[in-house]
Amino acid sequence: MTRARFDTVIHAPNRLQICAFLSPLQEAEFQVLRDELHVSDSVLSKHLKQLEEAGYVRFRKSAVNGRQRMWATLTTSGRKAFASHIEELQRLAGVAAKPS
Amino acid sequence: MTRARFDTVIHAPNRLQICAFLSPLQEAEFQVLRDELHVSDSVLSKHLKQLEEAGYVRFRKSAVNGRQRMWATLTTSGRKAFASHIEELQRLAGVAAKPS
DNA sequence: TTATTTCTTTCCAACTCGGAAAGTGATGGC
DNA sequence: GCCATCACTTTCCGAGTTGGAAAGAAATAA
Repeated sequence: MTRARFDTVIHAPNRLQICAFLSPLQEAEFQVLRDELHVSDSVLSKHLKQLEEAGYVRFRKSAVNGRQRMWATLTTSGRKAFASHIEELQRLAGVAAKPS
Repeated sequence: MTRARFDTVIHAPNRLQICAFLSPLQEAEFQVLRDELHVSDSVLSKHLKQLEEAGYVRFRKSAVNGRQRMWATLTTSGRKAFASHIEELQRLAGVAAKPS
């Protein structure tokens, strides 16, 4: 077994879920994400900030009915990092398909 | 997306690796595990203790050349918990095969 | 102008982590 | 028998992470 190389930014349960949730989507709204994860505004905000600082997430802000809203998107780099992390987990789990 | 239900005992990187390493084996020696994970004796000991307290790991102790040695095994419950955790991760990753 | 919405930042208490050091128990060597 | 050594285990401690509440900030509604 090669030593696991986890991306700690992604491995944290809440951030892993954020990435998993964003991964099949173009973008997701802050509040949707917050309700999905069952966390407070502050917690989601802080996790998104960490993901942004890692270059994994990017935001779009605009108004809906005069109210400011925010959407998060996984960047290309974020998608790659998430995919690698998942691959690493699958490798660990012995699930990775062996090339024939 | 259903809310993820991670087993925090297993999710921690080092313990995830311990489970992954033990999973295909009958048992593994303390020192082998320690070198595999690149952690100190104390760290491995503490992680194994947590896994034992969760009922996921069991030990066998006996002597080799008059020296006491220890082997760790994943219990049935531990194998189940590890498998569930991996399934949960795969589900999150959207990798799980959909039953036809 | 004040209230409200939608995040963001600060504050704080709880928890986890890892390694070093000290401790324990069982030999091995002399 | 006695001290050293091995194989862990436990304690200690500093560092880092987490989450929620509370306080802020910025924009718009009323």
